[in-house]
Amino acid sequence: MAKVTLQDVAKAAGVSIATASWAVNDNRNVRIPESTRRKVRKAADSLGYHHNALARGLARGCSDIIGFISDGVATSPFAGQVIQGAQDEAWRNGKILLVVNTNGKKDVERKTFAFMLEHQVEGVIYSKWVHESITPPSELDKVPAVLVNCYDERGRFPAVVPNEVQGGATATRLLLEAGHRRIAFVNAITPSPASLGRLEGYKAALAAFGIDFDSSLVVPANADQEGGYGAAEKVMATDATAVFCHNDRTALGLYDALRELGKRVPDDISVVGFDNQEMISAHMHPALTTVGLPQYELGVMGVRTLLRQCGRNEDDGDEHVVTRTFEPIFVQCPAVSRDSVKRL
Amino acid sequence: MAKVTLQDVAKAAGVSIATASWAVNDNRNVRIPESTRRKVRKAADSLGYHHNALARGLARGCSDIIGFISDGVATSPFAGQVIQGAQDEAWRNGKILLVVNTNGKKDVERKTFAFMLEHQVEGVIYSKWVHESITPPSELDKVPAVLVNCYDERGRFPAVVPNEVQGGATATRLLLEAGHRRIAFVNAITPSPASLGRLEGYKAALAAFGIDFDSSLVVPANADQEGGYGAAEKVMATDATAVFCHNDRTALGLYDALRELGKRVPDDISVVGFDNQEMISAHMHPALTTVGLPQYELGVMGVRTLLRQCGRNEDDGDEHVVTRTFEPIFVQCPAVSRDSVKRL
DNA sequence: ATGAAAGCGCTAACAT
DNA sequence: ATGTTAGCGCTTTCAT
Repeated sequence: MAKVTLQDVAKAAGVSIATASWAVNDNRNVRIPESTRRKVRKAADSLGYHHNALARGLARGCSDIIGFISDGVATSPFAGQVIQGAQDEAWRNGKILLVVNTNGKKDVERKTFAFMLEHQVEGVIYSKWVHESITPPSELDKVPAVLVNCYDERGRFPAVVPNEVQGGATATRLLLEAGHRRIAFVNAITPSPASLGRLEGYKAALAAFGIDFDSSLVVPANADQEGGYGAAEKVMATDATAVFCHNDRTALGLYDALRELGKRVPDDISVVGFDNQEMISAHMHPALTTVGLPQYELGVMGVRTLLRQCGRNEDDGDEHVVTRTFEPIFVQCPAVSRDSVKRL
Repeated sequence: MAKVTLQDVAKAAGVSIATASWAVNDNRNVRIPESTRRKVRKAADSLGYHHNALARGLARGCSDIIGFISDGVATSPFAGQVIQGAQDEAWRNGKILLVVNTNGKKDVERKTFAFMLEHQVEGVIYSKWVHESITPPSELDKVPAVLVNCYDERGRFPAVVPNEVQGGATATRLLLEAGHRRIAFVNAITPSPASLGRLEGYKAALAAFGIDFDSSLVVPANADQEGGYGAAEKVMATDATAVFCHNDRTALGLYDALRELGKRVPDDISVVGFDNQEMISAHMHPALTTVGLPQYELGVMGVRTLLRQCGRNEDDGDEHVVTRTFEPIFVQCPAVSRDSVKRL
């Protein structure tokens, strides 16, 4: 059961090690007869040969490894999906993903970069748990990199983020199209790409339906269950027939308070959330209509963009003088219709 | 900005490459004066030297990489924590975790093993999303391996699993110690280590308090929200003053039904859950008292066990004739007290 | 079409 | 205490 090397395979197949290498790698640059190719393959199989990625990487100067750094996304429900998307896309390209979760700790992050550089990653994806503007760590300059669910205001790196504006518009339109005209918006109280973007989308959707924006319909709240709970009264104090909540957790809290106020969803008031945290939204009574975050797609686009990045880096030998700036790539947020919206 | 190698460092420091290697690695086997050591370090730092893990791995015959295969755990809330634990523990030992999520697909799993073997992983952790008995894939024989949150009935691999029995007992005792004596148990309808173990723990805790087991208090239900919802009536038909639910989701459903029946938690009836899915339990009204799954610990113990495994494998050169069988390692499930239990 | 041989960057005997 | 050198397993010119 000892290690079987290319050497062994070559010997067994009665060819030179070089030929064996070509055959095993199905190298199209070299024309070797199908017969030889098969002979080698067979030998490899019967010996139970496995490539040694370390040796190959060393010889070729690249590792097939893509680093994925997250600041905690791995432990959030949000997490898994973007990693999954990234992993799948990496896989499709013969790469493997090295995921590390720093929990937002800078020292861990630094060590992570070191580790990844040592392992000769071909590039790294730097992702944040909450969509926000960041100043990228300096280590990012040493290797092809792309930002996911966060962006650099100076545009020094490609970034892939959810399209909050479109998402906010989609959520609002879900209500508009059901016939609602007075739509409250329980928005997060703290400014962020999410709260700003969704508000912008809300306004845009309203405008598209020829409805004037009424700031009294926007009730600020903490973006969690308690915030939603607390916002219920203010919402009911308006004449809104529907509410767009900044996120599902807010909606969940709102549900609770609404119930206590003797109001029923969606009969008395329609609700739509945002995020599509399945764990929550799919199991509420009634199930919550919401807008999803394109997590999986974020991951996919992340590595796709990275790979493109790596490719071009090889072309222009001009080292790291790539001073161009990047526009963020916006990924659509899909509508998820369930039972919390009443058609008027 | 070109690649700087040990060679460069050695030259810059005016020593041989071997000396440089020793200095950089802080090799204790060789006594080299602190002065030389520092000299080399300085050279390395100023040149921006990074180890090349590929080369090192190739030369040393080991990669510092531990594979972590999960069948979907990465996208579940459960997931992150065990991976996090595994990652942290790996890190502490200078190893890095290569996580792959197969989503339970056998073909992906096979490719994953191939990939990991190619990358010369020192061992692999094979984990399941739900605690269950499995027949380990044959590839596991080719490398040191440990099972996490699942086990091989034949005991061919070390396994790390949650202690369901103790967990069930802990949950029950939470109620017992609050003074409850008639305790219903909404258990999962399908047999599994969880349902069987928790039931056993339930009985044991009762017995320890001198209470006879009454099978009419056990109401079977699907282990989800709907199951809990449906079980409410049956529970209220008993004279139980408290319910132990198979998991938090069941408890959540129960809450809903209870509310509709006009019953209040915990005043009319106390509830404890299981799993401590924070997303759910911490945000219920009232917050749910429950028993946690030791996910993080599972991860930690997983790699710790694996590392021990690797160690011994090096000692006995006896290849893979390790026919000993392993007892599962049971990890405690901690009580998480919140507000759903009333003291009688 | 295939073989010989020079590395890739590092480690670890073995010398000195 | 430190330098020499032979690999680790593979890729890839360059010959043949």
